[in-house]
Amino acid sequence: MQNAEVLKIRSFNRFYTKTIGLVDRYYLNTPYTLIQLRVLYETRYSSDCTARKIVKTLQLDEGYLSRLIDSFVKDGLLQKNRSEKDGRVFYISLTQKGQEFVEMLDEKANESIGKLISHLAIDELKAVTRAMETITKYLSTESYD
Amino acid sequence: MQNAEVLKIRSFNRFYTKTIGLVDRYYLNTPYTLIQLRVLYETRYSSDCTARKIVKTLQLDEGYLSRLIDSFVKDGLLQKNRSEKDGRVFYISLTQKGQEFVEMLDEKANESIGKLISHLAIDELKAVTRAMETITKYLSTESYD
DNA sequence: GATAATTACTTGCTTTTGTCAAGTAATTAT
DNA sequence: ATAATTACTTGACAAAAGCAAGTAATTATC
Repeated sequence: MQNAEVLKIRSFNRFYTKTIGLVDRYYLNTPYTLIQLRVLYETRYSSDCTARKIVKTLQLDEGYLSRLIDSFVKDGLLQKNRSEKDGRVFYISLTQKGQEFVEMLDEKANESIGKLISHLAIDELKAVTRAMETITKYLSTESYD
Repeated sequence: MQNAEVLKIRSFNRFYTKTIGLVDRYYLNTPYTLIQLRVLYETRYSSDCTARKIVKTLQLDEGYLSRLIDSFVKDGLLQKNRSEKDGRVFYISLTQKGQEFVEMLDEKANESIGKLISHLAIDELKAVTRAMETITKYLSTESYD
């Protein structure tokens, strides 16, 4: 299975993770780790986010997550609301401050990507996004694990 | 700087890191972390690999690396050879066992990519690698930091 | 409708991972 | 010869992550 195409793809993987790594490192200039930020992002769009859900999607230890959430609560970025229907469950959501923080990160990420493509002409940029669409189309696995 | 193209690229980043993450997690089914494996890979092609070099390229703490290397030596995957010209320097290289381990990993990574593209027709595969070439060409930064 | 099993989350304890700074030995500069 | 630098090591420590027991609420079972 070691043909030239496989090697090309692996080479691209190395290139791209390195390139994105630069972007990440840049905008990750926060007091939080990548995992901590992912926890925040998980709460972003789902209004009914719970620890259980995050544990499943992010595959974290639940004890560890429990403490992560508490520290975000302490920092004023997250809030916990006990469910009225099920007293075991806490709904986790961003506070106003948390919202603003996430938006700021988002802005930084956009800027970072903007920088990466700033030297490109319009048609070159279009070629890049078209190439990305091609890759997405053909490499989409739709539920792998 | 928040135009549609930037958002498309960020969407692709999420997709691709997730896709590659699957691959990585799969073939990383080893007792080692990603960083530890990178240390091994660093020694792979350069016969004159030293701790200093790895510290620079991988940006690790030198004390940490020193211990990582020692644990690999203990596991029989790496060996240290004191330089005859400069007694401070140790050349680090893969043992026979280390070679075999790295080759095994490589094989697994190839298989994993092979699986990912197994459902593609030849011209689809070509389209993917062409798309990757396009992205590489336009997003190459050549020393960013 | 009391008891057992399960679920959601928490807490204590431990290991792993990573950092900082001081320490040693070899080399180079003055 | 002495000082400064370099390559690596070691000890002490902090942060991140994992394991397992524990609590409270809910659901299942007889």
